[in-house]
Amino acid sequence: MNAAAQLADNRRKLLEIAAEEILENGFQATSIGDILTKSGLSKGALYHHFPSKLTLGYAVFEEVFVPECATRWEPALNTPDPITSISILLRAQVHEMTDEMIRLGCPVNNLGQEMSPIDEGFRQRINREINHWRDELAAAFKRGQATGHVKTEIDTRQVATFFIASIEGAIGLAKNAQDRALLETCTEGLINYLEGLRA
Amino acid sequence: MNAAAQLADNRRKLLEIAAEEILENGFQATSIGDILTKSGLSKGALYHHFPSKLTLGYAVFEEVFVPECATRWEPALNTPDPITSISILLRAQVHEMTDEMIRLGCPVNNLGQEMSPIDEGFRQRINREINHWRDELAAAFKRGQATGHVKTEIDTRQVATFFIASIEGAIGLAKNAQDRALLETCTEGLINYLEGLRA
DNA sequence: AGTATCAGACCGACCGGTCGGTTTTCAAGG
DNA sequence: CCTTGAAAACCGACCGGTCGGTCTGATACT
Repeated sequence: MNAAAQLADNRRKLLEIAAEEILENGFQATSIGDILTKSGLSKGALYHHFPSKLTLGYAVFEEVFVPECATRWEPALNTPDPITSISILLRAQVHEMTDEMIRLGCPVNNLGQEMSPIDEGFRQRINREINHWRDELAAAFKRGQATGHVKTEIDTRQVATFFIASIEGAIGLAKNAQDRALLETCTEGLINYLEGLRA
Repeated sequence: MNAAAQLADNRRKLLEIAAEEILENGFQATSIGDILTKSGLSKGALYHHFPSKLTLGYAVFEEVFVPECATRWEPALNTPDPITSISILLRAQVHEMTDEMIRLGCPVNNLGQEMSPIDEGFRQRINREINHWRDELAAAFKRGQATGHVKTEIDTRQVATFFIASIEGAIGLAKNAQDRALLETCTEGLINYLEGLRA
């Protein structure tokens, strides 16, 4: 491996291990020392790539958590019948979630709940991302209205907002209980709600 | 003030200030030193009342957070027409929430999201409390079925679960965005959902 | 030779928790 | 009513350990 590739590789390794630690312990309780031990890299290497723990956290959010979520939801958004495709994806996602994922919850929401009240940098990044989800979802419902699959009288943005809140709430509940059944129950409730929006 | 009252008073003061700090910073990031400074009491006093930070945290949950929530939701549960009374209470609660409360979110859910994956003692306490809410809500819907206000074909426990998930999710979203409108939007979505359950 | 990329010893601040000592309380004995 | 003594309540200096971050070299590539 050439030098440039090795460099990028070390940066990536730090990001991914930091992501694991942050997901497991939260940002504040994540220790730089633990990241170094797990990665086998040195403090010098880390502080060469990232000027502070906070900027490392921002990078983890933008370069690990956000892309993860994006690839997960993309397939359901650009379809003529969003209610059907979202319901299918929802059931599939819940089915594919590992016990570990249920125990740890949604990375983006976890970070938001922990850091939003105490760090404006995190808050803005997370808020921007969630607004992005809202926009994409609302656009999907609007498309469904255009194709005649979704009731025209609904406020698509309100539905999108409620949808995200319900999902994040459901993941949080399942995380507390460490119980997949809770997630399935909430998913069915949410799908019931969506079916009520069908034209 | 007599001695016994002073004693109970100091304990209560520690609990309440600890509750504030935990709500603001999370449990792990809350410093014993800050609690002592704010309360004006000494480390000796604190460790006389609570053997460790962890047991202090448990006490805050059980003696501050849980009763707070209980008194907030009680009025809507023992009524013949739960959909109406819950909707009214929901709108009232959202209206009465201060900006501070929106910024900080739900104490019980915050603690659960932070501590459930890493401390079994917290997890069990929080899970027990949420199950209690579920039971009470489900019973309220069941009562509504008996009085003919709620569709008989719905699964009351599923509805109760979905309801809690949606509310907690909505509070979380509003906390991230620091935006009361988000909470209002989700509340209306939830009320729409509830109205769909009317007999 | 010069520069990017580390390696890790080191730093002060802060953490939760301990412990020896002091004050307060209160019941019992005179 | 007073004295006394032990227990309860409290104080805060102190402890070992961990934290995020800095800095001085060493190494390897260009």
